[in-house]
Amino acid sequence: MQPTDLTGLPDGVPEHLAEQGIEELYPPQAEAVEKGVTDGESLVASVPTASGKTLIAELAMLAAIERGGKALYIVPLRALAGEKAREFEQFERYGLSVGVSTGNYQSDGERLANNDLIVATSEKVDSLVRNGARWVDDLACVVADEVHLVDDAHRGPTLEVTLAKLRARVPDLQTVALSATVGNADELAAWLDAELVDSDWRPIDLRTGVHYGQALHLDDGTTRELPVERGEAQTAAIVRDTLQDDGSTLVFVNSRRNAEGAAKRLATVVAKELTSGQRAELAEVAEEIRADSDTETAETLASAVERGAAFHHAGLSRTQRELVEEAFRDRLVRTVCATPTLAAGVNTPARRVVVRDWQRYDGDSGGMKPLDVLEVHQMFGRAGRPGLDPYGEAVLVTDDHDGLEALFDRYIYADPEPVRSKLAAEPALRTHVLATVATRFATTREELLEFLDGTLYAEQTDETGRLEQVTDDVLAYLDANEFIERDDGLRATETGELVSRLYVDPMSAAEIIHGLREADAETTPLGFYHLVSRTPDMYELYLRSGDREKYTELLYERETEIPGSTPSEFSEGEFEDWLSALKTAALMEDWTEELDEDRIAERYGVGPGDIRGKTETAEWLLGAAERLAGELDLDCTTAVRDARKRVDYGVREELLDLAGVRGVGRKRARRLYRAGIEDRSGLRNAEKPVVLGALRGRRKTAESVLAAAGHPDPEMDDVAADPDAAPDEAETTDGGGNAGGDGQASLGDFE
DNA sequence: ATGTAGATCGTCTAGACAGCATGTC
DNA sequence: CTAGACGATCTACAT
Repeated sequence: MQPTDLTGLPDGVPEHLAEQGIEELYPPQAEAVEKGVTDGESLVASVPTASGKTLIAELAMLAAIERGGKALYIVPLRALAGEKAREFEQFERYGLSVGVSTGNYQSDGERLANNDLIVATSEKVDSLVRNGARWVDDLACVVADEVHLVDDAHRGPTLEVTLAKLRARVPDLQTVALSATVGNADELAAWLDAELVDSDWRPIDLRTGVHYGQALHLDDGTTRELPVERGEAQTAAIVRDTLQDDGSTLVFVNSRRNAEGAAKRLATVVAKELTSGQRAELAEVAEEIRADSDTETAETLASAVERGAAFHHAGLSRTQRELVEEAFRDRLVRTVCATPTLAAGVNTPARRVVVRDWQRYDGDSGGMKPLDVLEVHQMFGRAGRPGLDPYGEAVLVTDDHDGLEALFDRYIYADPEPVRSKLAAEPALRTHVLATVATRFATTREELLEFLDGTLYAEQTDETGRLEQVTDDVLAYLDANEFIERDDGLRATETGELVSRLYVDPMSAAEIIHGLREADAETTPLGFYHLVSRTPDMYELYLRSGDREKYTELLYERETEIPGSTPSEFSEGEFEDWLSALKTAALMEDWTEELDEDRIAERYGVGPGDIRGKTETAEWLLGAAERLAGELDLDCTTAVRDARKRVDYGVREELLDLAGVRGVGRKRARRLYRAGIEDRSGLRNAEKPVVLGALRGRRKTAESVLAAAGHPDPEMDDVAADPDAAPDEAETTDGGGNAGGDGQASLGDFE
């Protein structure tokens, strides 16, 4: 089948596709068309990565738009939302518009309601529905990318419930679910009343195997020599071998430390093969990495990159991750050692993939747990760049003979696990039951159960009554916390409705409300940071050895600043969680005391990416706390707002006003303040030489800052910097604050 | 006394969504 | 119910 055979698409699209070099549809794509994706037919496509899933989705969405409806594309990651939207924008010339909506990014220009094609994360879609987005009723087609993620215990239920809700709300909604190859694609299709395309077809050949001894044992039964030199790791030998064939290698490992360690060692292998031109280009990338952050993580990464290797994990900042991905795609960095961040994220294929570690620590099961077949296959799928490599090769590694056969059985010849719904767990149902009631989607227990009957869980379970039981437990919980009322039917209280719209876990909301009610004149920002940090929506910081004593001491020192009562030291788990939350709160306090990033990273043993992640979450939760405090008319509303703003800007109290000026962050605000400019109006009326001096003579910066502050004449030409206003760098290194510092600053700060 | 291979012990462990209103150095 | 890699420190023994 050729693109020009396609019907039902906007004018010009078939020709456009042909011009893009698509002569013939891939077999799974042709099958999808035959089964009716362009006629509004629902479809589950279970096919390997990089075998043309995106085009199937595009055909479905374009046809739906041509029929006069809207299309929604649901992605699992924010980073993918932008990437997909850029891809879809190629069709804007055929008269349709593309919009993006994620938690941190809302498409500008026309509101979402005016876009024909919307890309969003599953949580954002859920949130939009909760907040009453009208355009949902105009949908003709939803696409769920990576639908096998409904198996994920944490985020899977959201995708599952969102799909069920959209389908229940919009009659005859076309549902296109794209999945990796899984064990039970037929069940997914049955759930979504969809046709099924289940295929192993790949555009380029993928060879898989295991490296053992001096050879690569491949899945087709052949063996290829791949010698390991004395004192050399197997992975190093594989990287060296790939390099001789001018290819790149992606190495998956099970911890951040291993990723960094492996990158360091492999760098010596890659460095031997570099030309001086490549060295120079790599040095530039390394410089950008150092410029982005001066943490130890950044330095380790930069020095590996200089030698053509890199690591990739969630401790890296957004910029660092992108630099690594880009340098790898440009074949500058020839090997990347990564944790699973890279397997699920943006498109970064390599000639060879090595899955070095096939087990990972899992606290719940108390030891190392083998990775799922599906997960390993997803990593394998990163091997081979379509149109660039003749083939891809993905290998596991073992050093004992029994392991060779065991790995073949476990991962090479094995089928992926079936996808199982994780909906019937309290944490998942808490939030979705509340939302369903709050939006009046269900007004009785019966309607609620009827709705839940449309989920994958109901499709899969044999255990009658389980979902009903958990639902009743959840309803009782929500009732006890006054989020819903159960007189005649179900109804959300005003608080309950707000909680649903704020998108926080009801249990977090309950904890926050409880804490806010106990807040008094002694409560400090640290106390509010602790309150949101002990919520289930905050991912806990790991307590390392020595931390237990350290934070126990800190806790008793500052106990009165924290709202709520400290759990008994003898109730092991709870006390531990309390300390862990205190560690997070202390990090937040250091951040708001303007401690430098590298000091924070060192003190808490985290990377720049973690600091960002923590402050982002805290800011979000403090925002929710602020709204809840307002709703309940509590005295601490202003104090919470200040705490939130301080986390947002990363500044002490006296800089809040200045840091609110566009173009002024924590660093610039502090410099201006030191030069005697204390707030926005001070900036507006400031002497230009002083401002210029404080901003280290950066004319452009000074002009835009003055303009943002509302200065009548921001022009900086012919202004000389006032040397007295220039910051003394020696003083800027450390904000002087620490966990035991002057947290008393806002004591008694209530209205 | 000094050097060093090898045993022993202790430490530590993947990822990332959301409200709201606008922009870091 | 369950682990294992890595690095720091210690020990034993040769020189």
